[in-house]
Amino acid sequence: MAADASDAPRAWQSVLEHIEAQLLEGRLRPGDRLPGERALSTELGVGRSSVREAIRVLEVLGLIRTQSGSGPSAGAIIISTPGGGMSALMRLQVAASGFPVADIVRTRLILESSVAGDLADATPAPDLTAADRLLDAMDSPTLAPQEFLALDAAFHLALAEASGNQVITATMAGLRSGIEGYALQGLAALTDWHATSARLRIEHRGIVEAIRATDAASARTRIHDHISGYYAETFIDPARTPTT
Amino acid sequence: MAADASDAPRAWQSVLEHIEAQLLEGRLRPGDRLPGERALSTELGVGRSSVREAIRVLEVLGLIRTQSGSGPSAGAIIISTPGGGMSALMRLQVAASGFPVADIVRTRLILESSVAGDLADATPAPDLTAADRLLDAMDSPTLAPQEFLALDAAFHLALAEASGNQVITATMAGLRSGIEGYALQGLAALTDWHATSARLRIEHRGIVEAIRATDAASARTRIHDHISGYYAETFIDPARTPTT
DNA sequence: TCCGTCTCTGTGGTCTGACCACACGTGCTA
DNA sequence: TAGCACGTGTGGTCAGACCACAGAGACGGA
Repeated sequence: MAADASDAPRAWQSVLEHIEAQLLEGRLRPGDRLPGERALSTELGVGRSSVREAIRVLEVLGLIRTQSGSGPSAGAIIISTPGGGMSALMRLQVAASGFPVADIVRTRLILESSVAGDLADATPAPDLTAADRLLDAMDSPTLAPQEFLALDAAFHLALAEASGNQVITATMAGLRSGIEGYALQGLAALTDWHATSARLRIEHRGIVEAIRATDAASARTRIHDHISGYYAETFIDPARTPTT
Repeated sequence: MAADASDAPRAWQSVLEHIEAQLLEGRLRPGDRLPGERALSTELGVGRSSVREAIRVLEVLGLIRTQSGSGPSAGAIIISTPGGGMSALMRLQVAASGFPVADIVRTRLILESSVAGDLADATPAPDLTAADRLLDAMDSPTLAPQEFLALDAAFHLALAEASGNQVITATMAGLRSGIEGYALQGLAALTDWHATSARLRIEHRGIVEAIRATDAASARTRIHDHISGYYAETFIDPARTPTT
């Protein structure tokens, strides 16, 4: 549907479609190497620059990883790191004011609350060792605020990963990237970083405790309040310029 | 942040960063035109092909729209259609088995349930005329299954739009695109399309009714059952090959 | 025989220059 | 004044060239 190859299939789009078709047929799988740019160029009858534009798109979208040189690890290799593409998308859309920050925060609230509740309800108790390790790291008193925030983001991401839902994990990584700039700016709005970080640490522990206690309702509430509270504290003006 | 410009900033990345910086500074806003490719090339000291690769990325991500020719509508114009980029991302990630279909469906369940509940709770009653119109269109008995599915997707999207959250709207558009191929395949698995479509119509009406009745709990349950029921019916094997 | 070095080859990364189709503006023409 | 032809600048594409890089194999010395 839509304006993909409707009337004027551009050269790079045909390359993209060719690769997508091969992926769908299973002739290309994660770990495989794409043909060389020159080979693809002659094979599809387009210029090498058009092939490169398609390759570039795939790379930004997190589908492939390119590597110069020679050998088995060189070339364009199919990986699947959706988080990268999602991050680029969210970051740029926020920059272009296509995504209001408030909407991103709301989406985070929805997804993270759901994740926390699901983790608490999960029948085989989820593996939270990664989250625990991050919480321990955040207890270090010598952390710079930026380092703390990075660990904080990793903690939330670890919860998503523990839920096993890769779509949510990638989306949350992207959401985080989209508002990272604002989070760093908001740092300056905090009057007492020491108190704030201490509160965040306590809230984090509380979230994990609620999950371990299989108290889904509490886990949802705690993470919801945790996120909304933090943004209420840092964003002086949460009602930023809306969409155009 | 991470491996953006860590050690080897590639030429096209510098172009991307330059444009992103201009967006963040507000020197580029939606509706503006980017400098010409040749101008950007000389301005940034990179080749035109590198500029084009960056432009291509922005285009696929839904940030800009390119137009040949001359005049005020020609060139690369900044738009913000996040749905397009999200769709491409989801579609390709699914093709590369980076996103399990089951995870996409689960994410849909979470987002749509939340949207329905929020719509029911919204203090100024949300505008559901678009959704109503789509439901009316779906009552036409001459619709082909594909047409019905397209309207169905539009209906769900209309609900997201009514919620006013652009991030969720774009994400849902992407999720839908990612599983569109499977939805069309699943059509063949239906034994009685007539009965299924009739049930879907009834469920849709019920969802809207619950929203109008400001019954958030019912709205959540109805849309949750609606989606999960449909996928249970069409996907013969919902436990598809997991990751990698 | 073994091991270090050396070149050779193929990869992506980049730049340059060229041509094309297109659409708007301009200015000429009838 | 109305219509049309041309110039101009745009993105779209291609071809060719060069570079840096990394592996693979050949080569030579110990």
